[in-house]
Amino acid sequence: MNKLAVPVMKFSETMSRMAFFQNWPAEAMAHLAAGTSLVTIGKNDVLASKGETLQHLYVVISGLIRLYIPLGNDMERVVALAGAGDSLGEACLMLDEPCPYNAVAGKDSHLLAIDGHLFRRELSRHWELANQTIGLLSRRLMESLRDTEICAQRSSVQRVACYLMQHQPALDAQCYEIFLPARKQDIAAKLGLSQETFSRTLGFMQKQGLIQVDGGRIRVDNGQRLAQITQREGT
Amino acid sequence: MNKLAVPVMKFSETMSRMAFFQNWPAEAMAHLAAGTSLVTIGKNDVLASKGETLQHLYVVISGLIRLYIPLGNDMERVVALAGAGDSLGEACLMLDEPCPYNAVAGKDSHLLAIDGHLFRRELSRHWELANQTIGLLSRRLMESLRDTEICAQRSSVQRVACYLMQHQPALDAQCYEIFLPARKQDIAAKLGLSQETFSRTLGFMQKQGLIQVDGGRIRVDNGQRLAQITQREGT
DNA sequence: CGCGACTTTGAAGTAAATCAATGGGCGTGG
DNA sequence: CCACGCCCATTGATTTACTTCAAAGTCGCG
Repeated sequence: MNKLAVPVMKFSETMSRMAFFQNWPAEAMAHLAAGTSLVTIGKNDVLASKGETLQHLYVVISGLIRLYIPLGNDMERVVALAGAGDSLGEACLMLDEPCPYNAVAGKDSHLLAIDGHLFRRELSRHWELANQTIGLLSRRLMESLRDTEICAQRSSVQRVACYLMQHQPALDAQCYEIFLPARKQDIAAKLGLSQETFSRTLGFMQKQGLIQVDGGRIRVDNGQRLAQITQREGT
Repeated sequence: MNKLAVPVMKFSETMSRMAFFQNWPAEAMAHLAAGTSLVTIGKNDVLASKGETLQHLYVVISGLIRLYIPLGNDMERVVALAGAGDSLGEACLMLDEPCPYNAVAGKDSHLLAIDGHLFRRELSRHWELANQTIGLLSRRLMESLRDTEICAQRSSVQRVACYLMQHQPALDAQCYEIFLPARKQDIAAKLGLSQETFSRTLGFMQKQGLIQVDGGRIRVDNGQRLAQITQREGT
């Protein structure tokens, strides 16, 4: 199953139902819909490769796209996991620069592919669209900085603790549940760890009574001690 | 010497001379100048701290600002080094989110502090300004991704090689010179290395005949072999 | 039931962090 | 002008935590 694009005339309805397009000017939506196609790709299919120039802004309808930087020996560093409602490719599209990551499907996925030139044209036409995009890019940048903060932690326990803390729903929540959005090995690659180390670290934290792990579900029992770990040194 | 802000009425001239403000609409500039002050800080003075809410968009006139994420044991991870003409704080300003990094002066520095609310107002008034900002944020994001690519490399030699390659002036340049924009220990912190490892790595690469190091000046002799290193595994 | 994909667990190797001390450059002040 | 002190860079020895290699175990699914 390879990349399969189906150009369709009427995406206005589909698009307007998505949270991603809320608050977009109706007129812009109408123009964009004309240059938008539906892309269907199967698990492990390649959506985009590092170095190529993107022609479209992609918005994930369903499935999961893994964005990663390939490293020498068949390893990868995951930079983002785009699920339903997430977009990808904005930055390099705006700059006409080569794509900085590989994008492959982690599951069978459906995406909208919005024509890049068209999008940029609408961007300069519509006040609100530009502002939304500024917000989007800002959020991406902050996210990226948070990720580098995680990976900057030297111990694996700190990295995982950092990761878990970023998913706490409220600032003061002491107990909460997380469902890993992808395979453990992808999460590990996002944290800059090998899957083995990630597995061991989760096991260790479980033994310490910090968390409970059950497959892709992680229960955080003690948010406070978690927070301490990230600020401390040592194990 | 601590943070010292001098509000001045007429920055229009100063600002319009800076490359950063080229192509900004004159009307916006006029409005912004009214809400802009000059900030003078000495080496090692704190401009902003992680977690605080920024009120201004800063533009470096002269000097050097080190942006870093503090890690537990008195270590830091440098995320950017802002020199003359660089701005900082856009993203968290746009989102009204806490600043994700510490900002301290690496040298005695002068900056413009543009009022955040004012900037945002002008942003929504001016087509071109919004577009420029989108470009700015996009560049930042790409930069950030390049940085995570560097730090994702497992060996120190690969990390340094990556860093050197990003500073090659032309795509095909085999020989070129780099002047490190800050202390070696700050560069090391940007690469996710200890200063000791960075020093050793530079020494090693020099012995290999890849580069010549002379203080903060680095001459790359063989860009091709450098490129190979980043894609290979092992030492 | 059995296969494939993913995860867990174990044992060994290695590269980078850490600790410690020396050396060089520069500005300050005698 | 030299001497001192400070900051930064270098070099060496040790430790440690992560990767790597290998194998077994789990889960879901055809």
